[in-house]
Amino acid sequence: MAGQQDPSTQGLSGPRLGERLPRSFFAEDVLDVAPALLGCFLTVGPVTVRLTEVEAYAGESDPGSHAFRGPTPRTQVMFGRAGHLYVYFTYGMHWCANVVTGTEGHASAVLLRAGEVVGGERVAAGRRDGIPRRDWTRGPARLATTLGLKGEDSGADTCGDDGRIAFHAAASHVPAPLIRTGPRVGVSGAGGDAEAYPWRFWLADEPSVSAYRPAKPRPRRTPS
DNA sequence: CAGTTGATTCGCT
DNA sequence: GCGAATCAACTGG
Repeated sequence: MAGQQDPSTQGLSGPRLGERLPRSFFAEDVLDVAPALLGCFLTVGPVTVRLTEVEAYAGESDPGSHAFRGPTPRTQVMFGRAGHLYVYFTYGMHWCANVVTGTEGHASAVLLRAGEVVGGERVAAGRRDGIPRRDWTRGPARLATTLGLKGEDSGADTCGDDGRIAFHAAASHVPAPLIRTGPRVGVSGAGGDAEAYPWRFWLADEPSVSAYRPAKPRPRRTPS
């Protein structure tokens, strides 16, 4: 009873507020790591964001994951050590960033979907010239762009000594009721169980996260 | 405000 | 060759 029990540390031996996230933080189950990353900070060079939306990808057994069909040159980093970045290129023009979680060989990762710029605003603004601040980091590709992440950063160790890329724990405790969950976004044919489980996590009442709207196909009127 | 559509390169089959 | 863990512009209300 001497030790004050912090409810936020159930299941994860959490780092203290504001401390750098060690590799052990990422070496847990992806469904534990993903929500625990909300409110945490990611620094890449001069820019720092506070994470407000993430998505879990559960390795080789997850049909929605790039790792589903086994390791390839592109996805190899996912099969490696936790704490490294997996950055991929998509739709012919966008980069998106993940952080690898779990045990080596399991290939699970957390997609970083949205955040809020809290440092290096000058540099961020230069990268997102003419775009409303709210859209700087809303969506995985926008987030990666604002942070300056590209393919060359895939494989970077966020727990390394370099320190150019690093995660830090939230500045204050994130109340569990603020953590919302829902289906993943944009995962086509997400495959059976993956659709049944909410593997997307975000912070309620964050302007950087658009409210989840279930896709409602409107009866399209046929002109003919 | 919200729904639709074109853009454009890479990775894998 | 096809489809993609998306975005920004444009449409109509």
